[in-house]
Amino acid sequence: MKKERLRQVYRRLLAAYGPQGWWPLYERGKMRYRPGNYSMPENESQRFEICAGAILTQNTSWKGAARAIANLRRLRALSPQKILSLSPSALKAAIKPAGYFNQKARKLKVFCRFYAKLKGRVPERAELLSLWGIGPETADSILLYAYKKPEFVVDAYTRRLLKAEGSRLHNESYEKIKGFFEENLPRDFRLFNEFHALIVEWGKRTKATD
DNA sequence: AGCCAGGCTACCG
DNA sequence: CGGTAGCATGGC
Repeated sequence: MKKERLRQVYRRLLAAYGPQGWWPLYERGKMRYRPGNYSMPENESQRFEICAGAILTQNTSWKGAARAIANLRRLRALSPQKILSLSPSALKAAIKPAGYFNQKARKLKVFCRFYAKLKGRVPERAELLSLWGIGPETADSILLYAYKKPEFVVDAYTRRLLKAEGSRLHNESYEKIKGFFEENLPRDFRLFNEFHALIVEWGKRTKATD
């Protein structure tokens, strides 16, 4: 696929669905989207919530991850220190709706220990990838949506979209697909934010035909 | 009643 | 390296 074609796909999705307002943050009992506003996160609390959400939504519908976040907020546990202070069973119970609760409870605590040690510093991609439970998509989601870094996020929907567009790239490695998007788009976190969110919206509306 | 959802690790050849 | 079983709940 060529550069101009890729940009066409972006414009087409944006025209079809409009700005998506990612990353949704929990507010007054529900997830709030902010279409066209790329200023989030505006504080550490929101930043951490995005990181936790990125882990909780791994191979799970956002609905389940959102419920898990709501449970954590109800426990006043949506911070690294509070999550670390929860017993394993209490944490697992809270995040149960997100599935894989044994693994995700462990992943969250590993990430919380790391996050606390950052003390506000922006993590390197390689550091995130070295953590147990953080793979390439989660690392890029955290950097893009929590830190506004121009790292393109590749997921199963991205591969499906490439396939639907007739691109042979869909079988390639994560890094190769990521590189293709990053080399053919302006390196702007707002564009990467919107494009990935639009791809997910497209994926949700388009049944897999593999 | 299966199949799928905004993946990752462990382990295999 | 690439390929795949296991992880788990909830919605349709």
